[in-house]
Amino acid sequence: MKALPRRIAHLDMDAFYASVDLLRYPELRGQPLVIGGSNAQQPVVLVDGSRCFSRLRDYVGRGVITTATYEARALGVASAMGIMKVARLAPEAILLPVDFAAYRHYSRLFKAAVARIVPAIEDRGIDEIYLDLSALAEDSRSLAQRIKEAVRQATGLSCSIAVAANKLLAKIGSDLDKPDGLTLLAADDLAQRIWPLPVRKINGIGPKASARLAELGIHAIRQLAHADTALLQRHFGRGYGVWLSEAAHGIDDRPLLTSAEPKSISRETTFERDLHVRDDRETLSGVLIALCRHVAEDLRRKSYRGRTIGVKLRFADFQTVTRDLTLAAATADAHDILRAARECLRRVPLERKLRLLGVRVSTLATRADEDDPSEPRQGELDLTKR
DNA sequence: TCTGGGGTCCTAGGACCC
DNA sequence: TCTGGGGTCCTAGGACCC
Repeated sequence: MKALPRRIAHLDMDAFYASVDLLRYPELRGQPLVIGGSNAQQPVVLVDGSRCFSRLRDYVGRGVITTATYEARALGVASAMGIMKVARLAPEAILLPVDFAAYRHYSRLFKAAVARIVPAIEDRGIDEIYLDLSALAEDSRSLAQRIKEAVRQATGLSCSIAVAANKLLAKIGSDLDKPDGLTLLAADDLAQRIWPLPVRKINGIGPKASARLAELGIHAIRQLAHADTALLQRHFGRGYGVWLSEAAHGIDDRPLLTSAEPKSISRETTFERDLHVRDDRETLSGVLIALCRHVAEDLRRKSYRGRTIGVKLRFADFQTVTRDLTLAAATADAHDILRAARECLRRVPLERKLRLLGVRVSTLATRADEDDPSEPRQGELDLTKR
């Protein structure tokens, strides 16, 4: 029996953070709105009950924006843009701080609504999911419409959906008709609808790879599809070279990952101003302790322990270094984590100013793993050798 | 573009073991 | 001793994603 082609959908919420905030502040609808910035201010409620919002032009501080409404994007604003630059592009835009509790709430709502229609879901973060529609009889268009309607009913928010033969194409597709899009991609749409797009639209080709492809004269996916695989392999390595070629031809056999254990849990912070161990020892020490405590809390809340403790440092020039240390036994204790983190820090020369400090715990185990006698015993490693 | 915070995956070298 | 191969673990860095 010949296997039927898969039907994979990608669902992407439209300007998710900003749209959630608009539910709370409907008077901002239609205005350019930007979310982000560590120093962003909540609106002030005036005596008559009306709200006064801060404008981007008044913002001072570090950071990037996380989302912008389509009105703000029309002014050239994009996600992950430095906030001071955004303030220059759109000084009159409204700025709101991020409200993760609200986004998580709406994230759960929309995912639960979709799950009632399609059980096979891969979570891709707070505002994205993949769906496997293969086992369902209903045709793709009416299914996608029904899912969009369910999301709207549950949250009041719109999303964009594409259905294609695999995750790669569905992901590209959901961006073709934003916002409130519904895109169906058939096998013979590749040359017409995918090949004209820039290579950067492929999930997995980032700023570095697209810049290096551009140096080879490769800009559109069509050119990538026609490029010699051997040439791609010479420039990008064996594995990535083949992957680039296959991606350009719309080939992607990755299954949906409907459940996944975390690999690491971390906390990091960028300072208001760059700090130097020499002058700001107390502050840095306080930050390190707080980060370790937060990581320990996160581990406990999620019932994990970890054996590998790592630190991350970013210097003022943005150079980033990491150091890590694997312990004999997994821990979720803040003191253990702090001791190991200090050990790691001793291996980094600290002559320059720092802009970021982070703590990460990996090689995770759950309580169940540790109680399982079939797991290899730990504790044989000799720490004193390191 | 002066660039957050949470992650994942990949590569590569050295240690160590059989 | 001039010379193996393979497997796994540890560490560091980097690209990428949401």
